[in-house]
Amino acid sequence: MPGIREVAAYAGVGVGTVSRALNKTGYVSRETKEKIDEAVKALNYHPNELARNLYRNRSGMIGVVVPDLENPFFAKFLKYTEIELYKQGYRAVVCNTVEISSRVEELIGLMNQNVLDGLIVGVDPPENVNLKTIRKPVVSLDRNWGEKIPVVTSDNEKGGRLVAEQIVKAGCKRVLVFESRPRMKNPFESRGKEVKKALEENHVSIIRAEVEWNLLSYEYYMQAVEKYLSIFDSVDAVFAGDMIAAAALAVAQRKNIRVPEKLKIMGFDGLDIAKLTSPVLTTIRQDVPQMARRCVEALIQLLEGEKDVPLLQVCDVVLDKGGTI
Amino acid sequence: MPGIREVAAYAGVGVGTVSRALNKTGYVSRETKEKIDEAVKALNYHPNELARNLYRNRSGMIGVVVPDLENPFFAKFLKYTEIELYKQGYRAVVCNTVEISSRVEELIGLMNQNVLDGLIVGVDPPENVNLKTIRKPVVSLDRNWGEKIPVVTSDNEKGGRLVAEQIVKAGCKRVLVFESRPRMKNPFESRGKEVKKALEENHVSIIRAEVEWNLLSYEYYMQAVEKYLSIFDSVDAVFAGDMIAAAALAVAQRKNIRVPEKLKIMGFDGLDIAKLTSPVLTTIRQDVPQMARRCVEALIQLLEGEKDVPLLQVCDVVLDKGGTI
DNA sequence: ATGAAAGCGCTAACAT
DNA sequence: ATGTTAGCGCTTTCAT
Repeated sequence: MPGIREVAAYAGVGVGTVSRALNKTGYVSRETKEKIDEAVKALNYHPNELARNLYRNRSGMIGVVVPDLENPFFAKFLKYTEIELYKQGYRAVVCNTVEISSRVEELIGLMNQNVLDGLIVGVDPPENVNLKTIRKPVVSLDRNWGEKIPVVTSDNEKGGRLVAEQIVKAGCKRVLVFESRPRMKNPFESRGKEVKKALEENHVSIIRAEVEWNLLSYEYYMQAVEKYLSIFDSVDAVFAGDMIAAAALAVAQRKNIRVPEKLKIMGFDGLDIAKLTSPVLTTIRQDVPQMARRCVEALIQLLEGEKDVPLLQVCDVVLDKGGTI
Repeated sequence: MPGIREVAAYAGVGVGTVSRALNKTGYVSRETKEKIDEAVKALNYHPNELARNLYRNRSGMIGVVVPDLENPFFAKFLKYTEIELYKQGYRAVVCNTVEISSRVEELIGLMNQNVLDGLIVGVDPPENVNLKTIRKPVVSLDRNWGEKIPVVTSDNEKGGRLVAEQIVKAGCKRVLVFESRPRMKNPFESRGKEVKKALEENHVSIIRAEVEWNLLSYEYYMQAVEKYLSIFDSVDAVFAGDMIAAAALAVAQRKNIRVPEKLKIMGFDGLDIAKLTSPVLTTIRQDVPQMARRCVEALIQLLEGEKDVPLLQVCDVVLDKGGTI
């Protein structure tokens, strides 16, 4: 592979001139420019980005960390994040932690080694990591990574209220709520709180079903739903994330529990995939493309050294009325 | 950020010694090693991978190109590909082309610029690209990228036979087959051929429904299914990829067509997501983790300069019996 | 407008 | 066993 030196030699000019011509920085005469273009074509020259990276001390790579790509929410988030990063001239290096917390630390290490220019995280910070050792920009989706790290989240309060509203309006009295164990006071946990508050005000009783937020597999969902729906067979409504809600619908149908007549189901997320059910899942739709865009925008601002990057951005949610409630 | 020079100075040794000590290459005495470790800790030194990359002329980055991450098949493929790449010490740079064919060319360009060490592609090659200009390893999932590019695929013939077997055994007479327009003689297209051959032998008539393989959205699926199921309302079976099959199930249920009594449905892919239906979708399951592993293994072999990398690897498929046929 | 030369931070060959 | 030095391929002063 030819280098800039070969191009310079072939064109009969100096390397500096070639560099300026190719990067359109500084003055280059018409004819020299042409000779250089010719040389580039003749030698099939491609500038080595690695050398550029070393000089500029940037890689153009952004790490995107999610728990599990088999969860459609995170796949969708990654999709739009990659598109936004591409628009901004960056590439997305993906990492699904699949419960290996050391992988997050590894990614932080890659930032220190200049392999990554920044990080977008959709997972909790590992417990044994000192957030102060992070020297490059980080933006978080829905997770609390500490004071300095900007967070992008949905309007979970509104979402929670909409959920409660639907449940109350439908006349339900005993609701099974699937929830993760509260950990890091993450923003998304507030939707559960909001739901409970509003339901209690309306004298609807709540049964909490605790699920591991980082276990996102189909088997786990089905098993959890089977279990709780057997134990608490007197509930008249279920509230959960879309995937668990869809699992609940499937389980109910297999048990010949009619939805929505005997059991009402509310989801949260608004994933297309959950619309493949029949009846269609009623759910609160998060604006994933917007969340992705805001994450990337905040990160770019940090990369460009802007000072007043918003530390909390809340994206709107809407009710997607289906047939399960 | 301190460099290797600062570390050397702090430890009172030369930079070469520091490099050898840190990389465990060459001899370093106990005490020098200790001094260096101390300096590293004191200065909080992190070796700059960018400089290493330049020297070694490798980035450790592998591009993974898929059409759309919102399609669960590709999300799952990326998940396992990322895990396998990680095990081999590489990072996955993701690209969902979302119908922008120039993005594939861009990724090929990144290989020439040494940003990527190789490529794993799950999309068709762009028409205006000269495959001979590709100078770094490429491995393909289910797509024909030319003579030299190793392909990993499923046993589509077996899958096709299993599908036909189920349909015949169920006594169906008119089958609606959703298929992409054959383009590049891609391996996966052979499953349709196999199905048709076996069905014709058994005097089952076939109606082809042509869908765009690169349109993978929920709306498109539902719309396509609605359309074809309305036009051809006398069919007694449907065969399609899991997502379209699931859409067909949902549409049928909304039309009060009982599945499997009045309409039988066969899927292909074996995605967990399609198991959230009721009845559970009967489908042919591809071994996605194995496909991902084989792609990565083949790529690593190419990167290491091995000569006899298998040009075609066929992964087994199995019938996942559900309740839709 | 252009060439020469000094790095970017590291590795490895060569001395000692 | 360890220090010195010459690159890796590019960008960017600094002269001219």
